[in-house]
Amino acid sequence: MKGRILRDARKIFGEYGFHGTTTRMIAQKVGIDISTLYYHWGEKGDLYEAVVQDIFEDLRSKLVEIEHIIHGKPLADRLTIALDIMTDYLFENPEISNLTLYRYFTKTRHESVLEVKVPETMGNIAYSMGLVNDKKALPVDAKMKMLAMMNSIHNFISGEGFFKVLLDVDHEDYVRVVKETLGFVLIPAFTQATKAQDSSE
Amino acid sequence: MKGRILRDARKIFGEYGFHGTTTRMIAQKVGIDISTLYYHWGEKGDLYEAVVQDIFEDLRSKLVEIEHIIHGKPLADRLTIALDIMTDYLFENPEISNLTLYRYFTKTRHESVLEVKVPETMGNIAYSMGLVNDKKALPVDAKMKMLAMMNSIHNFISGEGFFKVLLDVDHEDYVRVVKETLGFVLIPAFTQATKAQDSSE
DNA sequence: GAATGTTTCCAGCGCTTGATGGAAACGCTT
DNA sequence: AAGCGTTTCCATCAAGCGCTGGAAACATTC
Repeated sequence: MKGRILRDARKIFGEYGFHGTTTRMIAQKVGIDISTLYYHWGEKGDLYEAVVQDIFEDLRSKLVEIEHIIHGKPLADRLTIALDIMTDYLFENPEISNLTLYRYFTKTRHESVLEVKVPETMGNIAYSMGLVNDKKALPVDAKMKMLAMMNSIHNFISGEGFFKVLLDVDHEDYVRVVKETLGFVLIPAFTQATKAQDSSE
Repeated sequence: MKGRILRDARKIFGEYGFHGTTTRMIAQKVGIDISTLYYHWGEKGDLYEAVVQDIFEDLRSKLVEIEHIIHGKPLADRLTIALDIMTDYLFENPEISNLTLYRYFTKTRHESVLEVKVPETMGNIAYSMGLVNDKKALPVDAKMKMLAMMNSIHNFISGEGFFKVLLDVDHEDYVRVVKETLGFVLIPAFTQATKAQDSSE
């Protein structure tokens, strides 16, 4: 039950944000009494934090999974495949993108645990993309490139409803142009950078 | 007074979002009685919509201004200058980025006026970036590239508080790496695409 | 069958929210 | 001085919020 609440809370928080979500909405979605919700999770803020933690873990393990798949392939292929898998995954779980972006402007609370793991995860992707040789000591500019990459995807996922009417396309077409656009923007940047790096060595 | 309310409401909405903002917070920020606020603007939702409209107009006129400045210059320069000016502008007015991103997942209301003007504005930038020859008939993929560009900037503006601690840099350094990263990601994509287009003609 | 943990139902608490009302005062023009 | 638009103060409203309490029913385990 505790897990069921977490799963549904994630959807609701992802759709309406922290302030836009009420504990009653979550209880209704799960189909339980509000008392049951408080019995398991206590404060609304604690549940929210658990949700954030949860989506981060999912995202993290997905990145590890992708890293295994693309291992050893040429850079351009690694990027294309990674973008493809990640985009599909986030389209299936848009709350992840929503909540990630929400966290950018929502007033921060304590959130101590995350700050440690984020750099580590970023280090793994950066290494996988051939940006750095050392997974541990990640320079600022490499981190920024990782962020730019992830954010580009998140935006198109979270903005689907908004952009679809703007572009006048259906879901299927939207997914396609998102992938094309991400490829268009991201692949040249990273391949070109590596080429320049190679020729200088 | 009506304008003063709009200006302050913009800041508050930009910082806390629609649900996180209360009419009393706005009144306090302006330094007026809550009755005065309702005297001028009526419903909270109407004020919010006026704010959205307002930031869109600002963004629009800024884009026109940039277009004039970069007119006639080589593509790579156009991009660099445009990114530089736009980034500075948004760092000074982060509510614009915040509210723009907020609109991506916040449940849509009517908002009829915007949908007409957005494509037009995008058409101008796309033309300015050499992506299309006709400002009017803008293909979907060109729109997507414009969105990818704008969103990349907005993210780094809205996420400043979050990313700064992650990267452990101060504001000045952050602004610098943001510009570097945007240049790194966006310039190769657009210059390379144009080169390919030129050689095929 | 006693004990324990879980869930429901319901009632309610204190507080904040968006929004309205009226009376009075202010500044400004005519 | 009268009129008008604006602003303040204060009181208030219904509704919703996060959250708690107790009593009873259920299932599981020992």
